[in-house]
Amino acid sequence: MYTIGQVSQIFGLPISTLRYYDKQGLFPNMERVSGIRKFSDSEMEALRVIECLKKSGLEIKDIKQFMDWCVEGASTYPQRKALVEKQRERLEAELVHMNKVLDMLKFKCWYYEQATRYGSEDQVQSMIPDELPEDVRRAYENAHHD
Amino acid sequence: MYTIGQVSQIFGLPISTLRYYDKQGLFPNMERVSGIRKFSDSEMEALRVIECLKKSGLEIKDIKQFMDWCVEGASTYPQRKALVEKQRERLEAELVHMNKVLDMLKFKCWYYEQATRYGSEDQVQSMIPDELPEDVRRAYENAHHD
DNA sequence: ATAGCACATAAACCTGACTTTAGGTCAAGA
DNA sequence: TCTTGACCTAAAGTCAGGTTTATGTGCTAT
Repeated sequence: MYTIGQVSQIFGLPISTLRYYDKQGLFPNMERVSGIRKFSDSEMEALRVIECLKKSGLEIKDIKQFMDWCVEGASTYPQRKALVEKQRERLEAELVHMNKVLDMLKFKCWYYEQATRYGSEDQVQSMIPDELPEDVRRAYENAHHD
Repeated sequence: MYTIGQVSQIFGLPISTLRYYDKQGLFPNMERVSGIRKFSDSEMEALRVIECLKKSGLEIKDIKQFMDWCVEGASTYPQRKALVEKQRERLEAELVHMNKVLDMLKFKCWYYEQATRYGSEDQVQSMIPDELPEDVRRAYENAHHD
């Protein structure tokens, strides 16, 4: 059992955020001892799930929906499964996109390295795309495709 | 040369967003013909860079800084290089984190699949972590490490 | 000529996710 | 006793990143 201050330390989240999550109904089963919140292992796991669902692009109100399904019991396994699968697909697509963005940044890193070396972009501009080094060209094309 | 409506189509962004970006100074060199914005190849590339820097976690005002450096010329190559390198590092770290999140979602997918099959979580709970199938265990541990 | 469409502006509005503020309870140590 | 620190609440405030609204301009097809 942890106090809100301890949980704040452990997760690196402000106390105000934890209280905000609680107010939004993200810890539906949290115990209180004379008003004081008690975070059990179950709330700690909930918090891990919250951070995960947030990162996957879900809004707070949808995370609440998920937590409510958890309270409802076994009858909501299908909904919960559908939700995590949707988020998984979303995130997989997102990762593909992120890799394109990363390739753009890799290309720009190289670009400004050359520009700095030669004091001008003209040289490097004239190389695009056919005379680029192989790996840079692949990054450039992945970033500019679609 | 493109009109704002065409650019909106091409990038799938609302016209209002393009005007908002312009107002924030993200197209410092954009031409106008009797008040009408003309997006040239240079603005199209700028827009690609904007989307990329946004995805890498930069705020609009920092993207404006970058665009201002572009206007300033060759003397700002080092700053621009430093910025894209920082964002590249940020994004690489982010991708590592995202992969952990993805593993959590993969685990939860499997978890709710089992729970749905057996009508209860008890079975699957008792398997954590040592009796999990190899790939599921790897996902579980990657997600719960750190 | 007039209706409709694509463009323009300034300013107000909206949303999500917090954070801050102002006030209060309670237990422990000096 | 009294002050400090950790907890509590409700309500107001903040911020980024847009979006909407109200109003106007100028071309073109009927």
